[in-house]
Amino acid sequence: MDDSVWSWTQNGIANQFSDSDHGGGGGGSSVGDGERVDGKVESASKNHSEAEKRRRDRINSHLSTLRKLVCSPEKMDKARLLGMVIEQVKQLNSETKELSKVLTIPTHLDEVIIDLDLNTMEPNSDVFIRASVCCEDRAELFSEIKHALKSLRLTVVQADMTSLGGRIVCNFILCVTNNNTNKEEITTLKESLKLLLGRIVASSSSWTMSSHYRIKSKRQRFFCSPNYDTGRS
Amino acid sequence: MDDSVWSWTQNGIANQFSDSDHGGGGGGSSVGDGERVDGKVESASKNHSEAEKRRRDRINSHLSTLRKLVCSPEKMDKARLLGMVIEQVKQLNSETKELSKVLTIPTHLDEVIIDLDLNTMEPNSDVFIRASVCCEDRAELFSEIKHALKSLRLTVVQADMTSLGGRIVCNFILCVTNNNTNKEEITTLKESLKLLLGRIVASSSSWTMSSHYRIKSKRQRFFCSPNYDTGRS
DNA sequence: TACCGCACGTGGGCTA
DNA sequence: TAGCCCACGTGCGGTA
Repeated sequence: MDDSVWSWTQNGIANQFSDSDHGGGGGGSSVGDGERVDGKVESASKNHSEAEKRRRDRINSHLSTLRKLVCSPEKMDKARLLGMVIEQVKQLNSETKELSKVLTIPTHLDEVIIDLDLNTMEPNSDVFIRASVCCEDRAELFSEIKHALKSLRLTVVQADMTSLGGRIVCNFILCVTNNNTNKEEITTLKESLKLLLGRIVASSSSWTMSSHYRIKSKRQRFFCSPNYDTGRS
Repeated sequence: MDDSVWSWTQNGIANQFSDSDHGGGGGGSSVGDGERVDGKVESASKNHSEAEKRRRDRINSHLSTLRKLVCSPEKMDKARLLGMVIEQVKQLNSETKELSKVLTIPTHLDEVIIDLDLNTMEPNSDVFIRASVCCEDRAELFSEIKHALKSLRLTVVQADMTSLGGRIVCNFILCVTNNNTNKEEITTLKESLKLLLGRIVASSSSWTMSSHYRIKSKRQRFFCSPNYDTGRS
C-alpha cells in the first residue's frame, strides 16, 4: 500500500543518472585472471554500460507512454502492462472493424448485398436480414426503398446511410414481421428483396449526376470541427 | 540481410533452456572473498536466475504477440516495436472516437441537438447544419422528421440512425437549400428546427413502449456473426 | 523467511 | 574497428 515501492518506475528513467554502480549485479566484472586492466578496455566497458543504459531508458520510456495510453494504474508489472496493451489493441481492432462495417463509405460501384444467416434461425423467433445498397444519390431513393421494404413486409430495425460525392451507401438491418416463415419462404423473400433493390439501384445509375452533392471542403471542415460533438461521451 | 541474426527473437523464448552460462555477463558471481560457497545460497541463486529467465520469457512472449498484432516486420527493435505499438494505439483511439461520434448509441434521455458553426459560413456557399435526435422509437418517426425538414426546406446530406432497445438516435447533416441566407435567417431556422424536432421527440415519449424492439440476444449474435460482412474492406 | 520485479553491467552475435 | 541489440545472472528493495 506504499507507493514509494514503485518510485523507480516513475523516477528511474529521469533521475537515475548517478553514474556508478548503484546496485547492479555484474558490477564486479569478474576479472579472475588478475591482470592489470587496460585503460582502453575500461573506457570501452564504460561506453558499453552507458549505451546499454540509454537503450533501457528508451524502452522504458515507451513503456511509460504505453502505460499512460492504456490508463494502466501504477503498480503494474511490465508483463501485465504488455498483456493489457495486447488486450487493448485487440479490442480496438475489433471495435473499429465492427464500426466501419456498419458505417461504410460509398464506393463508385453499384451494388446490392443481402446478408442472411439461416443457421441461426430459430422457430418462432424474429428473422433479421442485413441489406446494403450502394448507388447514385437522388431525392426519391429513400421513398422508393421504403416502398420496396413495405411491400415485402420488412421492418427497418437499424439504418445507416452515408452520402459522399453524389454517391450513397445505405445499410439496413431488416426484421421479417411475418412470424411463421420457413427457410424456403425466407430464401424467396431474400431473392425478391435483391431484385427490388437492384431495380432501384439501376434506375439511380440512369440519372444524370446532379452537382448538388459534390465533395465540398466545407463539409469536411464541418466534420473535423471541434464543435462537432454531441455531448454524449 | 541474413535472418539468422534475429533467430533469438524467434527461438530464444522457446529453445534457450540449455541451463548454464551460455553467454551471460554476471555469471561469475564475483566471489572475491575466496570462501567456500554454501549450498543453500547456491541453490537460491539458481532459483533466482531461473525465475528471472521466466520473467524475461513472459515479457518477450507478450512482445512477440504484439509484434504479430501490429504486423511489424521481423528484424525490428524492441524499442521501435513499442514505438510502433504506441502509434497504433493512438491511431486506433482517434479512429474509434471519430467513428463513434458519427454512429452513436441511443441513450435513455430524450434530446435534440442542433449544431451550427456560423464562423465557417461563407457568402454564396452552402450552409450545413448538424442535427441529432434521441427518443423512443416508433413507426411514424421517420416520416414526421422528413416532413419537418421539408417544411424548413432542409435537405438531408447524411443520415445515421441506430435503434437499440426501443430507443433510437438519428444524426443528420442538413443542407440549407435557400441560397441567400444571412446569419439572422439561419439562426431563426435553427430555432424553428429545434422546436419542430422537440415536438416530435415529446410525442414519441408519450407513446407506450412497444415490446417489438427489445434488445434481443439474437440481434447481438447477428452483429457479431462472421457472416456479417459486406465484402467491402 | 522466501519470493518477486527491477536496473544494472556484462559477453556474445551481428552489421556498417 | 566501433556500434548496436540481445540474454544473462546478480544485488537491491519491497511484498506476503
